[in-house]
Amino acid sequence: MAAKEDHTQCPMESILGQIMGPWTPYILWLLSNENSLRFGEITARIPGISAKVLTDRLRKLEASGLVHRDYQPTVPPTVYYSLTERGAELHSVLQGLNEVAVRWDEEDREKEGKSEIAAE
Amino acid sequence: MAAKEDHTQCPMESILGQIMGPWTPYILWLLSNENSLRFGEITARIPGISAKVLTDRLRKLEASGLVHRDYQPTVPPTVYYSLTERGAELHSVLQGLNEVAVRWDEEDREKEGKSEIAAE
DNA sequence: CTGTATCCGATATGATACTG
DNA sequence: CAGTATCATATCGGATACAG
Repeated sequence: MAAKEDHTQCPMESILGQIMGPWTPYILWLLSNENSLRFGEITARIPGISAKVLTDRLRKLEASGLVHRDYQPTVPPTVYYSLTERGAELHSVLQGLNEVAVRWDEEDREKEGKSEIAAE
Repeated sequence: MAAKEDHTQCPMESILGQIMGPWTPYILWLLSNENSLRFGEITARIPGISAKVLTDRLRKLEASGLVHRDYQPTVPPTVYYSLTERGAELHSVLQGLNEVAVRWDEEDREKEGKSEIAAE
């Protein structure tokens, strides 16, 4: 806790810290496309993630006000997760980031294709 | 290494993974404002960072093609770091992120101010 | 000046098992 | 179904000492 006191001056740091868990962007992406997903559905769409980590990410996103948790005390319990307005705002920004990422990816692919044939 | 193979499907993940070291956004911010900085100057502008971490961040940014390293084999050695074009592109995106962060910050501040007087 | 090498401690992730 | 608890492991960040 005491180690991260200086570089939070930059607002980007704090927000990035909130969305940058290993699968956090991926989760946000899913929720923005599916509108609403249950815990198990998210788990199924993210092969390899453990319940512990997913819960952790979801809790932090909830605490940040990016995700809404709709708990239905039925039997068995049913929980729906969806983006809040803030979560949606973030998504638009992430899309901008996504575009840049894709563009770079294409540029790199060009270079690779021209000078290299078998990379594997 | 083997743990991060699935969620990189999302291009955002890979790019965020490259810029998300503890002080990475801060470093990019500095370089975008100062145009060119030496190793020691960056160290001085980021109190608390260790040479090891700074080197690590710089190396990764360099490997990602976001930062250019200009090494002058003088005595003593002089090294200048500056943003590449990609680094500049990223900065514009980060500014968008920054705006959102600032806006949220203000909104939160409003709420706090209305219901709370002394938080510290 | 600009790093690299090492050791250490904190944190986060993953797997598994168990509960309401 | 939706988590929580616990343990083991891996990685990361921090400090210090040393090198080109």
